[in-house]
Amino acid sequence: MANIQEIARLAGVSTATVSRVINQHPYVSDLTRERVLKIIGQLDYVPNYNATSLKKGATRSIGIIAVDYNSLLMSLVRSFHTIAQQSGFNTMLFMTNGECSKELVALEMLRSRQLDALFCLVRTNEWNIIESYTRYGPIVTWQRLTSDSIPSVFMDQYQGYMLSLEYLYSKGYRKILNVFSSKGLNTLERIRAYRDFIQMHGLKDSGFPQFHNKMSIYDGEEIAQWWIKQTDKPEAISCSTDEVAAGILMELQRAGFTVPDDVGIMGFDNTDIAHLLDLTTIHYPVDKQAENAFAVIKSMLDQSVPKLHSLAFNLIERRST
Amino acid sequence: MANIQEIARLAGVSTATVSRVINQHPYVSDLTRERVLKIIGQLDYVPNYNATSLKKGATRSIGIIAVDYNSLLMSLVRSFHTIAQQSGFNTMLFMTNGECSKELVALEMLRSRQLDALFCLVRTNEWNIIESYTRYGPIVTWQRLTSDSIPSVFMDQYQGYMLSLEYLYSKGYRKILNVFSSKGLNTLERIRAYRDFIQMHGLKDSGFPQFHNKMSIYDGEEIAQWWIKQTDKPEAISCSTDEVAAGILMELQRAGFTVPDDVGIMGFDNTDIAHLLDLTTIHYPVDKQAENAFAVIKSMLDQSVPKLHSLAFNLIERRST
DNA sequence: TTGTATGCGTTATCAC
DNA sequence: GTGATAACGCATACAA
Repeated sequence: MANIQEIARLAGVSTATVSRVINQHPYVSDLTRERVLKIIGQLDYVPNYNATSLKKGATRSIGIIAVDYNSLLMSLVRSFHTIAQQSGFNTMLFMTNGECSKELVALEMLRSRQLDALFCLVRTNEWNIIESYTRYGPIVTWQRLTSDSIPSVFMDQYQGYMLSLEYLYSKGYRKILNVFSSKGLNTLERIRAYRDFIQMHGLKDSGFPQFHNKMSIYDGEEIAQWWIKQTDKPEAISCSTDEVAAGILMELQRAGFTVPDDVGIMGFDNTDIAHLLDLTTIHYPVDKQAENAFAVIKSMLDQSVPKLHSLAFNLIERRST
Repeated sequence: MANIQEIARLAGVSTATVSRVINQHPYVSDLTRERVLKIIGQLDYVPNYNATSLKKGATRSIGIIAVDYNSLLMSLVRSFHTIAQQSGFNTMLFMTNGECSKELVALEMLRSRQLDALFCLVRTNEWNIIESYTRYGPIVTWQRLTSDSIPSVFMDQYQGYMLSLEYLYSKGYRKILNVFSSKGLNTLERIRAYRDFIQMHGLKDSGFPQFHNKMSIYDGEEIAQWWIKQTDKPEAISCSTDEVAAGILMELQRAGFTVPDDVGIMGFDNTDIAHLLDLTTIHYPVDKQAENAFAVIKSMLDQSVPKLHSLAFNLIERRST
């Protein structure tokens, strides 16, 4: 494979000049530039990126960490990739599948300078582990987290969940079942929203069990089975994700129930499946969150001040409520 | 950041010895090894991977190219990642979203030695473009392709589609509508399977229009609308993907029709959504395909002979037929 | 506007 | 067993 020296030799210039041409430096005469570019073209030469990275001390690539995929996360990934690309950064996606070791692969790549930064959508390892890697480069998360070494671009789920609950209330639902996802600060905020909600409207607590750690279609199916067995049934179910809502809806329909006549169902995230099944849900601007994440990383990389979007939730009314 | 020289200095040895320790070479006395490892630990030292890659002329990382995500592709990605990791290779995922430029990012990374090889699940650029990059490293695809520079781990869709059609026939369906996906060799094989199928059973061609390039939920919804309008309706619909089948099913149910009483629907791929909606579908071993892909790449990288799995289709009967 | 020389952090080939 | 030292391919400070 051709290298910069060969180009220099063939073009009858020094490697420094070739390098200048490649990096679009000023102060190269048009004539020599032409000549160098011609040889580069002829030899199909590309700079060895490993050498460049070594020399520059940066790779201009950013890792994105997720546990698994779903349409919401993929929108985030897509937006982040696009905005990063515009600033000349590549992204690489790490799907940890919930395995700590897979997440550590990404973390270690940051440590060994293969990555300049990390955007951690959903973590697997404990925060203190991840935090210990911030000394090797910027790490920004999408999850709710209060840390001074790991900035977060989360959106306050309290507001979003309250929006959902208030809407259900306005439609006349009173006995509401909450389905929460993984135990994190987001969930705590949603719980707080529910507490405030029943207090504000002078409702008494439903006495329904707490569903936690439910986020998949399969979880939804289980919850539907629970619902079917109850004598004192919830009038509406406010779900952690559209997937859970989808699972509930389909399982209930299979069992002969009708939505929203028998029970109202609210999704969350406004993903494709919510559209497919006509689920009322909560939309929020993940694209802006992705852009904010990149802005924060960029600013940490070149110690500037980030310019951020402000963010808001939105209710999408469909036919499940 | 600490480098190998600093470690050498502090341990009172040469960089060569440190390198030997790091790379687990034999012929290092236990005593010096201890001493070096201790300093490495103290300074939290990691080799700069860019330097290693530069020196070795390889990065031990492989790119995976996909257009978008769905559960089928993600199973492939997951399996490939896992098997690659076991051999000490990292993977990076490129979601092209159908944009040629995004795919070129991956291709160019191969060219500039950031990647040792590529696993192209679904291409975006023309094959001849992709083919021109094979001189920079192994490229293996999951799509059906006959090329001597790009090996493929596809499965013969003729068999799979025939399995679907024969099953429908056995259930008594005769007037079958085909929904095909993007115009590729896979689709051609499915078309061929259908031709052979009607001929084998002495059926006459349905005269239904050809649906091509249909692969999403939304496409399915459109097809459902078409179905509703027909007077001479297909008795069954054999779909290109589970997503299409899902779109059709839900749209028909919204319009008051019943599946499988009014029409039978077959999915393809056996993804999560097929489970969710109880779709009869065709399963096939993507995990084995991923392992084959890696085996081929590995063998091209160290010019050995790959050991491959043999592969077969499987029908999953559910309630949509 | 161009060239020389040096260093980025490793690995590997010698020699000892 | 261990240590010099020469690459790997590029970018840049300094000279000219």
